[in-house]
Amino acid sequence: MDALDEAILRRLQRDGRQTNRELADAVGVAPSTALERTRALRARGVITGFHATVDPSALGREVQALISIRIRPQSREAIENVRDSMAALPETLGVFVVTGNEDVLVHVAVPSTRYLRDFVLDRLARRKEFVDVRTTVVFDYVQPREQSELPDTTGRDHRTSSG
Amino acid sequence: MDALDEAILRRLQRDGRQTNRELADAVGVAPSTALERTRALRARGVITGFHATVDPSALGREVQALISIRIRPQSREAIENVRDSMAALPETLGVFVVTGNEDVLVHVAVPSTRYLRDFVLDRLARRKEFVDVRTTVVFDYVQPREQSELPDTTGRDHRTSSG
DNA sequence: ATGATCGCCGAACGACCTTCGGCGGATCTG
DNA sequence: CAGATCCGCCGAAGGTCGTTCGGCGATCAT
Repeated sequence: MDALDEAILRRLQRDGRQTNRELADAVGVAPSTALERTRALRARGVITGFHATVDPSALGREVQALISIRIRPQSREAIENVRDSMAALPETLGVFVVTGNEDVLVHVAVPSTRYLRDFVLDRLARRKEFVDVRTTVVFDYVQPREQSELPDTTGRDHRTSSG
Repeated sequence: MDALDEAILRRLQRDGRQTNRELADAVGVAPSTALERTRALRARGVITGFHATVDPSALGREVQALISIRIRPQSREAIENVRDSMAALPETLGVFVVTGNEDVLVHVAVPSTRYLRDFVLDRLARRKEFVDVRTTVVFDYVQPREQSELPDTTGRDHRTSSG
């Protein structure tokens, strides 16, 4: 992960479909070099894939929500099962498994508040392992696509309170 | 949005870098047709872009968290400002503007819990418009990439309780 | 039945991806 | 310090691909 890798990563996150030549010109190396670096990033698992991003509202899904779910029993199997079954639903944009009062947070996009009501009441609240389901409407969701290595914090005070 | 559009959308979400010929073969049309459909999906705003997906842990960011923030004054300007400034941080994966007790939820990925502590205490808790900041650790985050039109619900009972 | 319209197809051209051998700088060793 | 080794970058060439454009068939309205 040197400066060249970072530059390539940043550009591929912004536009994953630019030609390898554009990419090479932009970062200042030969196309063959850019290609090799990009492949290495994939092979190392830094880049996990290239995906088209879809606007839910362009598909008639104008309402987004975060649904907090408390699961009992709080076993690994139960939670992983919920995570996977939620992720498999067409309404789901993302699933968080979290600490705290709730166990799972599900981010969904649906056509309307009525659809949301039916979705929550008919398909979630009925599940017996869900002892609590709370729904929060999402007004806005933005996803910056600029992940890179964090600035080095060496020299800052990173001692723990116990140290 | 017919069946062909849906098939193309599904495939481009799974792999946004497959060749147009592969895509055309997979959905059963000529390359020129697949190209035209794909461009139309972009022009209509259904596809907003193509992006490389990066694994935060491959960049040394092993800890993810959701940070709930309560903002005062609860004005549009204050909230939009927080949303945008949070989205601009390199630690941020996503920002939700939500209803409920909290106003904004920030999804972050950081190298360690110590880094998380410093991030929250030094850079968030100090902001005067943040009257409450709560941090939840994210054990797992999965993002299904299969957005498409929802199954038609015509015929189901979608009357409101007032109707 | 007839005309128009829309979408799909297939070939051709230009650009691109990909490979491979070689070169230069950096590192290690004696 | 000198020599050898290694790693990464480069540049050309061949095969593949993206892109365009004219034409055809189906569908729909008149």
